[in-house]
Amino acid sequence: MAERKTQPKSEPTSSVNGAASRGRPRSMRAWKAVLDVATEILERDGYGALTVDAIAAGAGVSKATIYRWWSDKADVAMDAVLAAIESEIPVPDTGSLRKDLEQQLINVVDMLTKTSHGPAIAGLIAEIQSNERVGEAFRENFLRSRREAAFTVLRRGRERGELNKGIDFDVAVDSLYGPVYYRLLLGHQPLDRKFGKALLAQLCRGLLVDPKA
Amino acid sequence: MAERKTQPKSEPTSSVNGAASRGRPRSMRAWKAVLDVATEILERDGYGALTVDAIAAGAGVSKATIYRWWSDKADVAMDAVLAAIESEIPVPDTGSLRKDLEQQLINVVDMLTKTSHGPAIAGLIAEIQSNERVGEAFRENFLRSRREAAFTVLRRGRERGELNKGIDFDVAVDSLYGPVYYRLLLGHQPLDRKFGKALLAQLCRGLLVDPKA
Amino acid sequence: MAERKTQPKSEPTSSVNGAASRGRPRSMRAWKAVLDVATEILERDGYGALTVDAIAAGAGVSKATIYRWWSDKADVAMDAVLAAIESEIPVPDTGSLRKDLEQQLINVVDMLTKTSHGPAIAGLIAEIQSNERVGEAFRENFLRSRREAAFTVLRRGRERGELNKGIDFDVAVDSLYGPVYYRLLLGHQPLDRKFGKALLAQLCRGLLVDPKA
Amino acid sequence: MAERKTQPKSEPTSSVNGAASRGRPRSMRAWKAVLDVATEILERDGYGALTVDAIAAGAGVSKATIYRWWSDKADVAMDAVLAAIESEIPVPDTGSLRKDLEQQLINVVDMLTKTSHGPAIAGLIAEIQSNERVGEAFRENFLRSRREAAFTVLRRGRERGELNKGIDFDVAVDSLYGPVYYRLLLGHQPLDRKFGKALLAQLCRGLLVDPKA
DNA sequence: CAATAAACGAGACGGTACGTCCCGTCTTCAG
DNA sequence: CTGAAGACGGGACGTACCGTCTCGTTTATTG
Repeated sequence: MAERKTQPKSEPTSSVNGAASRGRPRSMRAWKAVLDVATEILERDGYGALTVDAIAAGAGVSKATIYRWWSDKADVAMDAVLAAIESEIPVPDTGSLRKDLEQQLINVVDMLTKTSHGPAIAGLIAEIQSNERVGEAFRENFLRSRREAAFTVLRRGRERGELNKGIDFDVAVDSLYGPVYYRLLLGHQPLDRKFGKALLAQLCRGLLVDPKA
Repeated sequence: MAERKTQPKSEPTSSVNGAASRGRPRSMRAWKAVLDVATEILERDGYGALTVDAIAAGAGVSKATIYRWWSDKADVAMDAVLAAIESEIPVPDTGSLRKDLEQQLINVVDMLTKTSHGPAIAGLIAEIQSNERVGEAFRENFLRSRREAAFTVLRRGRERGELNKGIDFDVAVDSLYGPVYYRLLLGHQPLDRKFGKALLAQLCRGLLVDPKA
Repeated sequence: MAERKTQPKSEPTSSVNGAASRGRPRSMRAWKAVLDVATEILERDGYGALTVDAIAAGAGVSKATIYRWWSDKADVAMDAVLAAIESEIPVPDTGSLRKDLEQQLINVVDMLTKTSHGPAIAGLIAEIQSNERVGEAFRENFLRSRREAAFTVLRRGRERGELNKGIDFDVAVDSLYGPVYYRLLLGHQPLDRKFGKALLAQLCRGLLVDPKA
Repeated sequence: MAERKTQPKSEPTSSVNGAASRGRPRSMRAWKAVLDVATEILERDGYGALTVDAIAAGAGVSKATIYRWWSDKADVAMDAVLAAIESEIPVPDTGSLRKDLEQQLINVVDMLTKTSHGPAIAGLIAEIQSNERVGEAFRENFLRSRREAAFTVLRRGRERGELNKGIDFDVAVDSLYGPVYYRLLLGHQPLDRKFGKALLAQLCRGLLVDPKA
């Protein structure tokens, strides 16, 4: 995504957008081939091996075409990742806040470890550090929807009275996801379901003994 | 650090290591100049602008000299960051676990935001994603001591009976630091003392209402 | 010109050619606009800056239209130059071969220096070196008429007995025009009327002292 | 040549130039390989097919190295041509101006047609039209010495009283070489020894009948 | 006090990828 | 059927860094 130069969202063909749609329409083949090849390279060789020339060659597409629609290789990588993670994020609704959060945490952990998206996403986050545009796009197109899903879960929990008072949702979500990405990026400890569950248990219960007890 | 090729640790002077040490000794001037310039570039222009050529030119040092002592530009950056963060990490000991943890969290947040090390460290973490050696070094030379300090604090708290039972220290430390680095790297929400305190409050108390209450 | 793909010659209107002429007729506006813009770019920025995209954009014409009627940017340039040099080449006829030749030489020099066609023509000649089709067209549409005019002048002179015996007209014409284009293309010495006159004087009289005198 | 960035002339190694000669010395292998490959491409495929990438690939040299020493592909081509035409230009000295000039003209014609340098030189002259730097270099490194040789011949002839009075050497040289390059570049008539001889005959004798006779 | 040997500055080297530019072709829709 | 719009594959351009190398030049220790 990130600064699509002409099209506002994903679909390349559109046609039926209000405007006139003059000139040769964007090639769906090229669009798909680019993302496919990018995804393949990301999964096979990692973000570091992703090259605009390689994408172009592999997709049978000219570099000019890539740069016409994406500003960066990071921009392509973002679209590739987003397309690969089919964007359906099921918001769990088991009736129990605890269970909903656990499910969500497991979903994230699984996506980052059981699929091959983990390194790609880590690569994108790395890119953010030297390319603010990528940060913008990542937050907008990837993070936001995930956070909103978490917000929904928390909101439901609060309405059922399961949540402690005075919890800041932003802080809560960061304390759920933060440690997961911390392990993804730093690699100092394994990232797996066991960790997700232990983390959740601890977050729910709190670290300290209740002073009133 | 990371795989110093000849020298075991930081100091460049050597001389009095067991072996003979013939030939011209390592230049302290060059060593210092490299790290100074690297630090300066990191602080002024960020990790993306850090270039071995730029360091060499700025330090009046040849590239060969840099590569003789550091394996990578990431390696230089690491040493620069470590040298800049004076490695003394005071382990707080107020007698209260809660206060110790808060102090530690504030120390980290301040280091990442009040000094100019934040972007440099973020850049290093980015580098890890495509350079495993950097990861090794980062965990070894930077992370470990911080985590051990946190372990010490937690241990003292447990001995005083302030800590809930069954807390996994690794998970606990990740839940303290993870969210901080998450905000540093993603930039979706501000990273400041206020966040540190809110985070700590939430971690101590837990998210959910006590089922037994 | 050069290989007009559909139209035999310059005029774009067609319509009244024998055939039926179905569909939308060729746009005179487009035809004129292309040549005007090409001429303008050639005169303002030189041959190197001439770009099919620039012509299309400047003329409000599509590239496809340009390529439908011209084979090349060189082809466009040629037409532009030919159109700009109004093709009437007056053949001087003063009654004196010497004066006729001088007038002709001055005409060429003026056209190449006093107007802005010099660089455009130099650019075309440059193009010939890597594009034989341009050479063909240049000789056919530009050179030939000029040479024939010179032939006419020489023929008249010969009939009046002013010309030495055994003069090869082709060689003679090359010795008149060659040095002029040599200076145009190489730029080692100024190209001006003074040069034209000196050249002519020398050619008429010969370099060497008459052995019989 | 054209703007050699460090070395004033051809030889890359030098070593014994007055200055210090610090750093790794220029690679003679690279220097030679570049010019050899460039010459080969020029002779085999012509100037239009000359590509910096192709030279780099063929010579086993990086593009950076080429651009370090030559500003342009035109610059490389120039050096290649100059190196190929071993710069020894024998100045004929037969005792007869007429014969000397004829020899010189034949030398030029042969060089342009019997060897494969003709197209390369034509390509360079084409390049001049859009690259003034090339013009400068061409005049300086190629033209000048040739013209000076012709001047020498003319000067000797004048001293022997073979030359008409009032001959401008610059004009005379242009009238000798101009027509040759005219045919080389325009291709409207064959360029061969026969033409050279006919041209010289005509130049020596003059076009017009002697009015005094 | 010479010989030796390592480290130094300078900077050229082979590579790889970048992002831009232009070419000539194509594909759509409007007149 | 022409024309404007403009996307497309192709391919060269010139730049920027990387990490390695080859010099001549210090600067110690050793014999």
